[in-house]
Amino acid sequence: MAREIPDATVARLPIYRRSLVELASTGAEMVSSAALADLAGVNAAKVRKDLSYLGTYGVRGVGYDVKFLLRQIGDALGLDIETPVVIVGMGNLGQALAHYGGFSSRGFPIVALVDASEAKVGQVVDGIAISHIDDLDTIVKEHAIAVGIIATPAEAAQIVADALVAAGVRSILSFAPSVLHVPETVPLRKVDLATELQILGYYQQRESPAEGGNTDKSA
Amino acid sequence: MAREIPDATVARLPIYRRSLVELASTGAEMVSSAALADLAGVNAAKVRKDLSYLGTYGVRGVGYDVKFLLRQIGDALGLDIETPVVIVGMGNLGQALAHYGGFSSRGFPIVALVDASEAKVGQVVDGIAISHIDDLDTIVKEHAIAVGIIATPAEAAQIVADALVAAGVRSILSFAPSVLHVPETVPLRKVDLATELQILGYYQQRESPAEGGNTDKSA
DNA sequence: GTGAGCTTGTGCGTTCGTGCACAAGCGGTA
DNA sequence: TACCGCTTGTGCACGAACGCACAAGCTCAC
Repeated sequence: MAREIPDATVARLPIYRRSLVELASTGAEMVSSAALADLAGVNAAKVRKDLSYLGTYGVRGVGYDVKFLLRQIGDALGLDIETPVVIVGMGNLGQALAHYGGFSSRGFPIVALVDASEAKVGQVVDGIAISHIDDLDTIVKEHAIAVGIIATPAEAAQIVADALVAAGVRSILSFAPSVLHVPETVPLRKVDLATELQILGYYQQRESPAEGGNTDKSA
Repeated sequence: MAREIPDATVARLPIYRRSLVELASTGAEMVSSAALADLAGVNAAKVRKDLSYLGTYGVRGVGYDVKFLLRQIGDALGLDIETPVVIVGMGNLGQALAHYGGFSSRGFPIVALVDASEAKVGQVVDGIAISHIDDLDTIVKEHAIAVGIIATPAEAAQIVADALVAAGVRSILSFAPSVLHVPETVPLRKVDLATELQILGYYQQRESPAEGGNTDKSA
């Protein structure tokens, strides 16, 4: 499994991938680090260093093979196989996420929806019937679900996280505005919409030339 | 306007704020850096250093005044006044964001919704009628809108960003999976849901003890 | 007034990320 | 074969972030 890839690099790989997919669709076969850097909105040296962590696949004087690079990045990110996802919490956000096509098309099919409200159980969203949270364990095992998305209110988030971990989910993406504690072995990422706006508020107030001080989760 | 606050600190201020609001609701008047660190899921020394950028308001041997600290953080983030927001793109995500109450309740009321589809214009979502993108300029000026949220497909994102900047929006939050170019004076933050999942994929595959590498661990 | 016990504020060493700059290396041309 | 132009891979130096560890300073008890 190659060497360790730095966190900052891992966060950029999906962006390179997106750019490469676009490039591939235009028929391009090779790409230079400078061209890719331009597409991804980063520094060319950074691109080269990032890609070097995947192993060395560029050809000096020529560039990188687009398709080969795509496969390499896909492998590093574990996109060679589909990763089934469950969404917990079918409020506005949860329903929107369920409808959002960007997950399935990128290898993360949503295979189950869960909520705690009896009223919602049984309703069909985007072709999937909502199940009750009490059945979470069975559902996760049945579909071999690897990723749990938490779209519940903050109060329920920790309980849901614990349930997901107990059921055997391997990583968690949380939209709940709260601190979550999970075992070290379960990667956790958080997206808090209100927090993002507040951060913008600071830079806006300053009218500073900053980039928003982003974690640079995407681009 | 105090001193410069480091990016990493700015990103944590909203989390401290969230913890303090919770604390205040329990009636607590003072809080130590250790207690706050615990609530926010970070190191105590980091909390103290972060807060020191706001100016020094802690009392040795005692701690920090909860209410005062809340006001200081609010000031730093520019939350003393309401910041009107417009959402561009009324697809699934846009509609979910429009319904999401977390914005208004934290000082970012959604005052306008915009879409390019004639079919959607006029529809009412969460009490607000959808306007046409061509009227963006007027709308932004009329409501003195400061923040634009982009929830359109990737292809439209850059055009929308340009339009928002031209209309006078001061900062942008984008959910579109694409690279955006805006003037240095306009803070921009990006959230890409598929990217988040792909990053999780890397760490999951590794089953490393890392925490998803980014923004910070538990929060 | 004096001492004990906390808690803050910060200096400092360490680690991580960034990007410049250049040598190494490949392909094409004569 | 020899040379030229282009692009990769990386050494290096700089800066940001982190967290330990400790001195400074406040409150309370007696």
